[in-house]
Amino acid sequence: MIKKYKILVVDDDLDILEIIKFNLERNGFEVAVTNKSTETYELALKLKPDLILHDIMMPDLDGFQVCRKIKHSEVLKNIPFVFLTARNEEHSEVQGFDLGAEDYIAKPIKPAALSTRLKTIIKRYIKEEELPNLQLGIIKIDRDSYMVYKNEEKISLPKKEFELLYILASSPGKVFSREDVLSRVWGSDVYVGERTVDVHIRKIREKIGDNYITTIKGVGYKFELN
Amino acid sequence: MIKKYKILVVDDDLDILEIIKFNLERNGFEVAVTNKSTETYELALKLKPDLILHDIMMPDLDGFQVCRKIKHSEVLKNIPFVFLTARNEEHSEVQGFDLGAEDYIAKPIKPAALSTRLKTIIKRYIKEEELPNLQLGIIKIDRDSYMVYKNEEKISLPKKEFELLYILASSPGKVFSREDVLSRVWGSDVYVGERTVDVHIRKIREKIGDNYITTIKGVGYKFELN
DNA sequence: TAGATTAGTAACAATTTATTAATACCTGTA
DNA sequence: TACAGGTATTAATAAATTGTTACTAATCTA
Repeated sequence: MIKKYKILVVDDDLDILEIIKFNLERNGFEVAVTNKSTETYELALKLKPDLILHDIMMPDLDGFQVCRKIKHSEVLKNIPFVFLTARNEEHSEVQGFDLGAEDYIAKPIKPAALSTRLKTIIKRYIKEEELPNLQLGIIKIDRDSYMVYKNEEKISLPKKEFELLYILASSPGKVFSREDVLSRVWGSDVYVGERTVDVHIRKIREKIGDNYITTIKGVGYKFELN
Repeated sequence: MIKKYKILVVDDDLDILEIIKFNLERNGFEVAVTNKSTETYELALKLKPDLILHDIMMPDLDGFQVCRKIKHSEVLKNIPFVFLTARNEEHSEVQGFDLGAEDYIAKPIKPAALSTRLKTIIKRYIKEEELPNLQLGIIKIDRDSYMVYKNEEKISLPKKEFELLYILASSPGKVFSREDVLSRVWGSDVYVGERTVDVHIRKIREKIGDNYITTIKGVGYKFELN
């Protein structure tokens, strides 16, 4: 994950708050929590979270009311709002979506899945942060056209090769382990052998030349200009 | 040194235990197994594994009961607990997550995926300290690029030499015995002759110059600026 | 200073790791 | 269904790193 997303979690059960906070933080999110739904609105204003995860059944103000308020706020209405719901509350979904809720997540929560799910939702909502085109010496990596230029020479790379090169080139000099590369290009839930990275590296070298990607034996690969 | 993660696997099927053990070990894990879930708790106490992989359906004590016990133990509750589940048991997931289980893995098991998945889960829990780059006088030891800089001069060291230099340089002035060096760079369970250290020291000196690593005869080596 | 201990060095062997080519596997499409 | 492009796996080969040894040099000590 490149950007660190901020999540606001609201639930009256402190244990659940703790579990969720713990797990999301482990997965690289920044997490704010409260157990009072009366505070959701002002906290959202203050923190500008990338997503709000909100219990429906709350003792003070229920999730629907909060959602309505958020969705009516000019400043906050673009923040994806996700309901947390116990199994037996599922029938109330209809109501939630009418209010502009983005999704439902049922308790009990599956930690590994939660992060993935929220990440997906955020990406859908927030305009994918613009990844810049890169210019490194005579090499230009152009996301707009999905093309690599070496001076005037136009080189076309298939997706995986392009993204792999992009990751390396986005931090020139930094060594990426195969594991790093896999999790960033393939995603954390895909299981692909490490040798696959080597093969893609070779294909890239074949196309742009051998002088840009350096192997650090036993560690990984890096992009480097000589 | 790459840390070796310890997994405790519990399943009543000895064949499965063997398969899992074999595959995890091949992927660099340290593996302990038992086919009696009544033993899980005390084994966990004794071994302090980095993760417990536990079958649900067990003849004596089922996985849920074990999970509950572990999660209620102050000492063990931070060990990620992963259930092994047969396809047709998936509906029981609900129960497991309530108990604080971290994940489910369905049988039949795909070996390649298993290692990756467990590694991911462990890393979520154990956050490894980021080792800082070092700047000592004109010498910079840069872990990001895995390079050593002497002023503007760029020096590339292979892994072992790099790590050895890094250890010495992380406590400038401190003398490390060969034994210290071996256990920290090679790991405590690897047998390598002490003369090997000398050879690596020589190679490092050859590359960065003789003026940084000092020999204390009869004791060891230290990194020192003059 | 002789003898003993410890470290340095070069050459070689062993091991680990990466490269590469061939092959198989998808997935979408004509 | 066959094809094509992209992607993943495997296994052999190649290359670099790492470890050992045997010898030499330096240092210590009695």
